[in-house]
Amino acid sequence: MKEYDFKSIEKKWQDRWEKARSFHAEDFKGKKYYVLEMFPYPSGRLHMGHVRNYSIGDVVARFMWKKGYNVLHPIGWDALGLPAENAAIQHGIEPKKWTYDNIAHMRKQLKSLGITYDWDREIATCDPMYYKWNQWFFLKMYQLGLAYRKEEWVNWCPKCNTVLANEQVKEGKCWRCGTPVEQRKLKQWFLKIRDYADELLEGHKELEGKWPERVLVMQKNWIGRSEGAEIDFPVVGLEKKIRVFTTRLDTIYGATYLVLSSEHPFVEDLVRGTPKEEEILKWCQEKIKEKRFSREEEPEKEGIFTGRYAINPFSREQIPIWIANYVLMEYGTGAVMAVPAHDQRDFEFARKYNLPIKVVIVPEDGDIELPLKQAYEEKGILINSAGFTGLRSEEAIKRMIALAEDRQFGNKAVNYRIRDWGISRQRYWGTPIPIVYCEKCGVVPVPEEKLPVTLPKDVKFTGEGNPLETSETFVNTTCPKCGGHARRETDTMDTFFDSSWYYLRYTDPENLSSPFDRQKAEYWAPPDIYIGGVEHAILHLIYARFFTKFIRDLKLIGFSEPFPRLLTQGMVIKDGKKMSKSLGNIVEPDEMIEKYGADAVRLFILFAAPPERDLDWSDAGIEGAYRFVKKIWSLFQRNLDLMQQDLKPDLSPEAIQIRKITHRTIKKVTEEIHDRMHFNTAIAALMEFYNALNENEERLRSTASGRGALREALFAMLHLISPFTPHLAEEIWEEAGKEGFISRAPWPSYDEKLLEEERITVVVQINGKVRDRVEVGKDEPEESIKERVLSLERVKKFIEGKKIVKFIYVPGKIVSIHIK
RNA sequence: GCGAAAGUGGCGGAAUUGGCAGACGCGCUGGACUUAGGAUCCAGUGGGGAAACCCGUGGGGGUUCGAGUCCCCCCUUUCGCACCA
Repeated sequence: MKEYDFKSIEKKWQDRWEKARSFHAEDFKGKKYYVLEMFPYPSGRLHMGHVRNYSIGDVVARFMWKKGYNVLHPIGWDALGLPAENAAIQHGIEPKKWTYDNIAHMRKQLKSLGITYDWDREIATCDPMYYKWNQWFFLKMYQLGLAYRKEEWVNWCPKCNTVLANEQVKEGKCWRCGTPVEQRKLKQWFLKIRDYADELLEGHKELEGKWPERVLVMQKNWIGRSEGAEIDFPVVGLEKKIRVFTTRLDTIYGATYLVLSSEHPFVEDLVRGTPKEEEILKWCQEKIKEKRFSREEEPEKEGIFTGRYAINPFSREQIPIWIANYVLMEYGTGAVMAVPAHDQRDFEFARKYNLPIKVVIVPEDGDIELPLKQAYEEKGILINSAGFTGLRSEEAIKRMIALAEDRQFGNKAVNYRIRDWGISRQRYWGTPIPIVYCEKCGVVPVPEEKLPVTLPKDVKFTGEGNPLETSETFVNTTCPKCGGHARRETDTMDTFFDSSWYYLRYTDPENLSSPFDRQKAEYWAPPDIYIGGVEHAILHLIYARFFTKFIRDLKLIGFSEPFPRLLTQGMVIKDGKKMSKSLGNIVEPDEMIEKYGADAVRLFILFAAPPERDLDWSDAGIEGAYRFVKKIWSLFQRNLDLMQQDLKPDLSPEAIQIRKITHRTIKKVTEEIHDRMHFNTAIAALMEFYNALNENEERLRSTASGRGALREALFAMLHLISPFTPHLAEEIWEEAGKEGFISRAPWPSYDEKLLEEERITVVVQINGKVRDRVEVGKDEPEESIKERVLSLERVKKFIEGKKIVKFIYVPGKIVSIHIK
């Protein structure tokens, strides 16, 4: 019997697949299926998370190929980004070389796993032919006013020496290196993702049930839409109004003071010429500094009275204007009406500074306890609110907005938490922003025909400042408009720009005249399934959704959602902890493949947990998977003779039992892969199938009918297991004398007739406890079953002397007797 | 604090629509083969009990002939957001 020599088998079939271009996706050829996994950053080597991600995708791709689909399963490299540049600073290696070396190694690793990529469509975002189209999209955005430049407080990571988008700050720290983020005021390029905020929310409806609930919730919270009203408060003694945003206009009669953010541009005008001008401005400067540079989570609420008063447009009351550190400039209007009785923050502040607390809302049922111990934030019935007293909150808000709009001191308004996407990065290894600054003409976009603006080679990586600024040839240029001297923009794009549309480039990766061809894109895209880590829930996935809508508005595609179905895989952990260098618990894919082979590694990683759950890597577990692979191998080896013969399965008694198992397994595995993507249970079903074959092997081989049934079972097993252990399957396929690749041979179908059972064992429960079981006919009437059940010895024993209250028969499932 | 998800043997996990809890695998125990076993094969394996049986899906209550699954309350863990007016 031939040994299971996975090393030579795996190499052999990887070479053959490559040579035959077995998984090449051809445009416009029949019904398509596009399976996409998040492309990797070429950090140098694959980690187990990658192995898991790509194994999951590969099972789907292989399954769909066998189901007769024209499958697009591409791979590429998210190849721009900081680590390449840091390597240049630390080791003097050119970012390009570092990146391409890493890609070469990781490509080899992916091939050693036997993943079915269409290597003809491989892309790398650092290729000027790729990032050219980043620049092209940027110019389109610029033309449409979606890309703009402004000076703004931005998140600055002192370690990465660059700006971060809000989405890239996690708990006040850099998403990449964990360094606490500082704030800097810089002139930056922004994309108007806010213009799409409503549509991004609206689009969730389409994704419900197809994306994990929590990803949708996270995005929804991130966008943070809230409906309310904006109201003007005139300032006493000044021709000025302060505009506030509130979601609780119904509480306006309880507004006892007004608060501005210390960064509010109106502060200066407000205090000009007042005795405390200097003191207040100084105080504000201090607070801004604290806020921008301190790492404290939530500072104590502090405020200062401006000496000015505003008029509540509803009550006509004069209320003091304060400045406080708990009001954010970046949300709403940067000013709020404070209602201490009904807002906990205002309540705390009012208590601290002895400001009046006025109750204007009471619960619909019952009273409110006075004095308040905390703010009553629920909705309810209005009191002390002039003509609005007695109304419920919802109704009051409606009427108050109507009044404000009528009298023109306010209007209905919607606010979003999401900020525009800042894409400028002060680093080298990114897509140059195609803009020049001309002394005469100002900001001038690089004309389309001059793209790409490529990264220069004459740069110095010192670790200080943006390396691009050290390139004379890059920085100095001529103005496309006037031909005079101009300087290039040296900021590069956030790399999330690159990954926002890469899934479209795969559909037409070599296009020189446009980012992609519309026909091709619409044939393939959007991907039917997108698989990746949940860590991109609000980064990549929200940017890509925004881009897709923008690209649709450019009329380059007709759909609005990039990823109609999303599978977020869990992390691969070890001993309950994330694998990390510092914990020393990293499992290297290469070592595992070397020791157990790619087939066993794939099998284990898919078997150990369903995809969306975290997976605990277990050395004993991989041993078990390896053992199973060897057992399967040996089962096939023992029965190769049958597989080589031309035997037909029949319906004789010797054949039928195993044939039923075969067909049930086909059904089960098909459904687990296709409907649920629960590969662990698919593999469990295959193990059970193996156990059944192994147990009955001898008996089956002893009769002609048995041999026919066993042969059918073996081929079914081979097909069913081929997406998981493709190399082994190919090898046996060939040894069985079959032509071509099993990877491209049709998936087996099951015979409904063989799934039916004539006799079914049902459980007999008495008062909810299993007491016996009984074999019933498929269509046996309840009366007949009742009679038989009640005459069973064990049943008689339990019901003796008791009264049968209820007798329930659920056909094919259970008999339930209730006695008293 | 707010939001979401999860909690099942020694472990990873099954149980898809309310119908035999613990499939499958790991580990463990015993046995066979063996000079040897960390290879392979066979048997057993939720807890208690000699057995009949009883108890068991984080805890407590409820609905139901029947609940891991549905409803209410609570606990724990993980994740996300966190002065968002």
